[in-house]
Amino acid sequence: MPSAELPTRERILDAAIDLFGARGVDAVSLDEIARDVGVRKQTVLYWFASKDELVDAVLESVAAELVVVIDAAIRNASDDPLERIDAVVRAVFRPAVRRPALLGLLREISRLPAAQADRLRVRVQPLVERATAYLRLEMDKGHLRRADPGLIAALGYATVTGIATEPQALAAVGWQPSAVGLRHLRDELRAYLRAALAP
Amino acid sequence: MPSAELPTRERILDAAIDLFGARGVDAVSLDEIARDVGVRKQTVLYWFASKDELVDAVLESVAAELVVVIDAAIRNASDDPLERIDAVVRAVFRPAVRRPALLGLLREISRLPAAQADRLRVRVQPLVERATAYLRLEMDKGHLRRADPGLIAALGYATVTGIATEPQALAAVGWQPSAVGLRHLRDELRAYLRAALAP
DNA sequence: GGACCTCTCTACCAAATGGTAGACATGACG
DNA sequence: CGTCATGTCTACCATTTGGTAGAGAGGTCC
Repeated sequence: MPSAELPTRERILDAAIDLFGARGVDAVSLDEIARDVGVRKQTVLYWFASKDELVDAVLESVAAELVVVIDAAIRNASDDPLERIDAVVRAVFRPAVRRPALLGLLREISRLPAAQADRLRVRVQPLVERATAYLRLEMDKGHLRRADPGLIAALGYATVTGIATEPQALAAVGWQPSAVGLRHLRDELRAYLRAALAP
Repeated sequence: MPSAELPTRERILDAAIDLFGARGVDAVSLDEIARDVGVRKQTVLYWFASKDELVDAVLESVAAELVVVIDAAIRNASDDPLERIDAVVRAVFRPAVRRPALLGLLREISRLPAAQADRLRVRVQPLVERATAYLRLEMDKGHLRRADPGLIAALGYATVTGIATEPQALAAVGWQPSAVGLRHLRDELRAYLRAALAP
């Protein structure tokens, strides 16, 4: 195989992210992933000993990517909490648009066996705790609307992943996934979150 | 069979709503639904000629229930748009809590074949259009924050269905599904939406 | 009583699924 | 050259899946 391409393992992982994210883990067979990559199912099973292991690797990879992106956005943002939240939204929006399946995969968690879901939760927990503590701090300072910081984090998460993974809802209100449509959506999402969080 | 119970068809539909909503259409087999109902798979296939037909019936049933609930809430609410939105949230929250799978099923739409998704979209379209028109009107009157009414409808929908179908996200911030926890969540959700929509 | 209808069942089936066993090619290394 | 490791393949396999065919139990109507 051409050595300039990604190694087989990465290509399998990539295909699996897209397919699992778009249609769900159970709905996608190893054969389909293999076909997508241009390889046989047994090659998939060579790199990932079982479907479960592949799912684990996919979740791990997605979590890692998102954690990196969010971390960077937070570090580079200004001190104003609304600006900072803005930065996170923009940061998450970009990869999510490039790869619609990314956030879809996060949503998959709730229908995974508890063991796998837990492993991922542990992975993301530090991020959640930092966010919650940060929200509480800024609420205390009066920079954000006073509310339950944990639930605000969950609600913000639900809003962003929800809107990014519900193309049907957007289609129902006549939205189109063009470049200008995307910018418009991003700006409306930011305004919505700002309003929801501002004091 | 005891005639006091629900007829078999209804019991199949009920079980299918719960299972499809919780784990996804593809992940649930007819055998599993049948076992849940206490009947053989062939009995399921007697009432619904194919799995597709069962999925259609399930979606139709859920859409009908939600449309009725939302309609009633709107009719009985006061004129203030924020109150009215409150009423809809409360109205949707109740059945959603009683049956966590209800909103999960709505989320399933995005991973269904286009034909089925479209059929459901047509069913819900009038509701969406009424909501959008209503939001625009109240924005014009200055009763709501000025924004794109369609996207606001989609964002509100994403927030509500998102938070109701992401138990993992709620668990990650330490939330517990007790009665008091539910009331707390509902109130925080209402405050969040109010803030996001108020002028 | 017999014809018919309704409902659930047993008995199958072909296709797809996740997974095992092992052959075969290629190249690195002693 | 021979040996070993790596990576992909063909050949199977047991199980599960959605679905068909048709038997039989029970009630209703003439």
